[in-house]
Amino acid sequence: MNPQLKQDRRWTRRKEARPAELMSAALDLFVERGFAATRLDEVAARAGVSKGTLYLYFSSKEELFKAVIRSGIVPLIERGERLLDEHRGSATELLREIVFNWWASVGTTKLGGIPKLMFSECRNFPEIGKFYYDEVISRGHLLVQTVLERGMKSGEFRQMDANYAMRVILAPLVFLLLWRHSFDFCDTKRVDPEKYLDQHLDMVVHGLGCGGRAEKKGGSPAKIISIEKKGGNR
Amino acid sequence: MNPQLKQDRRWTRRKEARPAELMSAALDLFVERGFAATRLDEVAARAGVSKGTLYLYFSSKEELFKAVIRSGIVPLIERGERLLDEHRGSATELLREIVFNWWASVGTTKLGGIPKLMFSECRNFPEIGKFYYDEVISRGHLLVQTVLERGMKSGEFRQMDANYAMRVILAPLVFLLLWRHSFDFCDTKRVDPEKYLDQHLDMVVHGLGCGGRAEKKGGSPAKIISIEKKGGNR
DNA sequence: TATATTACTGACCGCGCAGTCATTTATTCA
DNA sequence: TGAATAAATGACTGCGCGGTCAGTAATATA
Repeated sequence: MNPQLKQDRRWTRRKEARPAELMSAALDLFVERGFAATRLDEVAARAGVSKGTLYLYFSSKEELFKAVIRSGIVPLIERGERLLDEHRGSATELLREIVFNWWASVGTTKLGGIPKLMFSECRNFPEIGKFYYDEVISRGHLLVQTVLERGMKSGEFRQMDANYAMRVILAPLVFLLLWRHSFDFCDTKRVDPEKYLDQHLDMVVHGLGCGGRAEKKGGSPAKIISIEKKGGNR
Repeated sequence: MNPQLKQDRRWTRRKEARPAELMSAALDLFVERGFAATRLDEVAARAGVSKGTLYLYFSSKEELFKAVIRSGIVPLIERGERLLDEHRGSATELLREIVFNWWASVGTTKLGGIPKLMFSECRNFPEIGKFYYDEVISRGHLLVQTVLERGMKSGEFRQMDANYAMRVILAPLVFLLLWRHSFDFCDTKRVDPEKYLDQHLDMVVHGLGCGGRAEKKGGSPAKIISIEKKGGNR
């Protein structure tokens, strides 16, 4: 990275930039190979430093892992929370917005690898798992659950257990991420994320709606085309 | 395991039983700690033999892994396929049956750990990943997709892309397993699997149904109580 | 009971990697 | 310019674990 702006020095001091560069390199490799299979020599090499330097900024492999998770993911959840606060409009709309926002900022970036990483490693590093649960998962859960409750109160959605509904709705979203970072490579029919999300939201809106009639809303790249009562032969 | 039926011999010959015992021990530990973190000494110890014996039956750690996956999971998918062939009745019913059957034979047994294991490791062992994809995932996909197509043809379900619908429906099921083998331990509100599955199937039936009216069917522990048109204030 | 066979053992080896530290090189300051 | 400081290096170490194999103890055979 950044090979000698100043001619031929073997290295330069960059105390400020190192941690971020190391974490970025670490995220790449953790996501690519998993925690155990990632060598610190490689992380250092990718960040353009030696392993010794890595230990100047992180006291162990596990600390590096923690730092990667912390810095990568926490800002995102905060953004979602802001969205909830500021939104005026239907719950359905808000749900769509959160989903497509999340996909844009997590799904399509390398941050998308973190959930897979966390699912794989949280049992081996319970402390980090707990941290992730508290700072990300439970807050994400609350976020979506609140949207559902809002929609139920307004009559937009039918009455149901908001906690379980939230879980069932969130599952396919997270699952999409996990899939893309695991089996996607051998999936013969590649999944088109947009189409998948559309299909999901379509079913959710049908499944949540009162009286089974989904309200149509523009805005997101998704189109809700419900083909109710049509080719039904019987 | 089986400590001296015959008095005080240091060990007995049990050529036939060893592989199964070793695989069982390996599954336990792989599921508990992941592939990388599992020590072959421990696997052997849990199976009541020495590490040398393990290598009499499996030529490497990776071969052991393969064997565990193969023997554990393939029989299950075959059972599902039989169910599809033999079933007479509505697609909704069949779907419920498959789901609750699957939960009973996979979700509640230690086999339930395999998906988590595979998601975690399939990138590190592409060969095994491919095997699992071909022998389990793609067959499971086809299974569910066929049910959906059947329901669409009969007019029970509305028209939609069966492949994507299948994925969206399957996701929360697999996700439930992954969850229980990862973050469940730090989930403050423990998830009740039955309730979760009910909620999911409820939403699926609403989301699939033509004209938004779900047909009620007895049979499974789940009750479809659609509270359509009720507390809607607005 | 003696001999042959083979399932099983456990001490051992070597490699690969997390983590260390004495040394070198860049930067700062007088 | 050179002395002081701090950033970065890379050779080194210890050890944990996958994998080996010469030896041992249980069974089969005669």
